[in-house]
Amino acid sequence: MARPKSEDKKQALLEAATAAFAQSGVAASTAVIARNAGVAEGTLFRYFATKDDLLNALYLDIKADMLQALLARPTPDVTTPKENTRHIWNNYIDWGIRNPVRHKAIRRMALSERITDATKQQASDMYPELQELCKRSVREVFLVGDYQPFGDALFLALAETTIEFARHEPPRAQALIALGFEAMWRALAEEEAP
Amino acid sequence: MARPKSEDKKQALLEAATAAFAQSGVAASTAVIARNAGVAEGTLFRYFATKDDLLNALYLDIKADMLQALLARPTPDVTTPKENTRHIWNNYIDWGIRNPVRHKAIRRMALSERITDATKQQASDMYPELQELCKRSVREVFLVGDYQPFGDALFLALAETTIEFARHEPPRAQALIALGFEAMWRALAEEEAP
Amino acid sequence: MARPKSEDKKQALLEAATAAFAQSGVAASTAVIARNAGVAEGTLFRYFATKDDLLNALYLDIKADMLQALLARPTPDVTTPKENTRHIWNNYIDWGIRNPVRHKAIRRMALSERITDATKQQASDMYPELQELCKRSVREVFLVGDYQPFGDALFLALAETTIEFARHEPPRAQALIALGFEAMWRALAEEEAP
Amino acid sequence: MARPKSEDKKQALLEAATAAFAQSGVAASTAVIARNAGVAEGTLFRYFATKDDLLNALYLDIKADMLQALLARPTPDVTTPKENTRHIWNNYIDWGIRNPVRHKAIRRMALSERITDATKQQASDMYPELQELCKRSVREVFLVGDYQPFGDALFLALAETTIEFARHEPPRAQALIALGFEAMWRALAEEEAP
DNA sequence: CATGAATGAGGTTTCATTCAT
DNA sequence: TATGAATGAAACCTCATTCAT
Repeated sequence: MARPKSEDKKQALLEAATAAFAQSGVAASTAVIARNAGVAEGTLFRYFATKDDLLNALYLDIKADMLQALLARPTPDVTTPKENTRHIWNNYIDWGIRNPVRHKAIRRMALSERITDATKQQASDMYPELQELCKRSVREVFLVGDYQPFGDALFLALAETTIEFARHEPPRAQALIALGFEAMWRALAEEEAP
Repeated sequence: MARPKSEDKKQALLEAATAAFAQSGVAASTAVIARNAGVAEGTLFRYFATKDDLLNALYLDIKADMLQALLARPTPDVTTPKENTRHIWNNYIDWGIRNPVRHKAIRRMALSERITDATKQQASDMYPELQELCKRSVREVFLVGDYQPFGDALFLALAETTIEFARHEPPRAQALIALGFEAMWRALAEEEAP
Repeated sequence: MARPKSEDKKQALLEAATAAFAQSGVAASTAVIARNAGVAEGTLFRYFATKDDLLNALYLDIKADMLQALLARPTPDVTTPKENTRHIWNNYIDWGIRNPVRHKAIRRMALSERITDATKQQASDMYPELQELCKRSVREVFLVGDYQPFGDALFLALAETTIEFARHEPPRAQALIALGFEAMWRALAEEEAP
Repeated sequence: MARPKSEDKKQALLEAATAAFAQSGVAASTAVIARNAGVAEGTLFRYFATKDDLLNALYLDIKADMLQALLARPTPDVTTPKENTRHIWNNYIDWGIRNPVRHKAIRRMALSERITDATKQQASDMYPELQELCKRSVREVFLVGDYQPFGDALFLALAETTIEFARHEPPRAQALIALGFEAMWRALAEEEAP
């Protein structure tokens, strides 16, 4: 049955694309991506019919990796909701810091009008557990009246910013992460009982 | 220091570029920008030596407009620090909502690897007054140890997110603005005395 | 002289190529042809070393089919030379109408600079009988001085045109066929005795 | 007002395209056309937005040239309808013989599914005089019942074939032209009064 | 100074053909 | 023998920039 389509090459292409998009934005050329993946330019199009297909596939690939990182390192023996949430926060920030290229790539892709709504929907559908996990400790107001997406977006905005800063200043990373978490917690989380 | 010929043309170019970048991202072509500005293709390059120059000039132009809007509508008779800050917050969000094209354009430009660090620095240097204005009501922790830029960034991140949501849902805009403000205030502002 | 493996596959390839060339011209890709034939991309090249080989083989295949159709439905008890010729004419036009895809395909191939002269010669050599059949009723002038190929070409030109029109206007097909025949007969056939 | 768009370059492009299409069919590449026209590849696209535009413009250009040739050499003192028609026939064939490249190019273009119906309509609209001119001497049957387009097509089919043969055999060209004309006249023209 | 024609490198994508399986 | 993954040379087209007018 001839050569099977190599999963290695697909991975190489996704990785080369990640690096290229992180460095040059989504304008990075398919020629460069293919070259850095070590395959011919035509080969790229056997794995991804168009550049947009590559873009969307990579978006999902990175999202999946990120979410898996979020949930993989399991929450330790549950303590308080706050510590629970801190654990997730830390996982998220850690992923961003340890995968700076992926993080940069996905930020650029997300803003690029070429990620389809369907793709974004798919990405959202990937983490029902996560939303459940967070929901428990979130301020009442963000749980009603369809304000939840707004709360999510604020969470992400704070997290992204924290990643950005922590990555640029490794020595202070831990302090920034903690500071960011406290800000987020005050902003979004349930008021603690007096 | 009057420019050689026509300040009008320069403005027309900046506005056409704003619309083009908002709609198509920074990939919008100089030919389209020139056409929409009502000038010849070559003329653009008499006002901005390269496309990157145009990009950076426009970035500063929009930032300046935004900050001027922030401060132009003067704080009413000072009341509490919180109300003071809310006034600034509202001004900012309002600018975003009333200038959706500019807001979209600058967001796209900001992510585009072609705005130089020097330009970003210049933009930061433009609002010393603003920082002064805010500083008074900000949580102690963001005032020491060089954590102020981090606090600023968190503020902006929350504001951007709020603009985004308020623009997409006009009927709920006021509620979102208020909700965003409270989140920001809890996240960043001085603890209220018990 | 049986071909190595499958005569079926060869036929499937020829048919898929016919459809593809009829629809998209000779630019139709070998990949599409192979897919529609139900074989792998590479398999095509085991039956036809190059795309041009496929093109030339198909040309001859269709020509042969056409000529066989011409002669297969035998002339009824010979009557007059004119009715005799009308029978052939009708057979030819009928073939064109009942095999619109083949007819369209071969017209496109014929004009395509990639059918070699050798192939065209082979095609001509296929119908000596036909020429004999027609010769009897053809105007003297086209029988001498090597003007016969010219006469044949005029015949074909009129027939092709008639097919084209008859196919596009089924309701009037019979009228067009008769009209075309009379024009051809006047143009090329023996003067009727006064 | 800057450089005006050079009519020379446009002509050079049209001529290079004519030669290329005549030689290699409509698949001839824009790169080759531009090179042979002595301009950069990008320049071609300032004169013709797409390759299809070039194709359609060239089609009309050649048709116009052909029709102008048909009518330019004016009919001599009118004699009989038959001599009148012979004059037009001769002009047409002559044009084909003296412009073999254009003739070959337009034949290939005409079959190429990329000449739009609108273009073909425009071409038809160019010669109302011609149709009038011919109509007078045409067999009754082709004037009624919408059979005129069929008559036109038969005329063209015979003329094309005659050009083809006359071009390949210059010594016999005159004889072939005359022979073709007589065939066409018998096929399509009014019966002569006894 | 303003114009817009000219440029050619570079973008994405297609495709006939080869060859490891 | 049949397969289809791999290839890289084109194909068409875009675009920032230059420069003759």
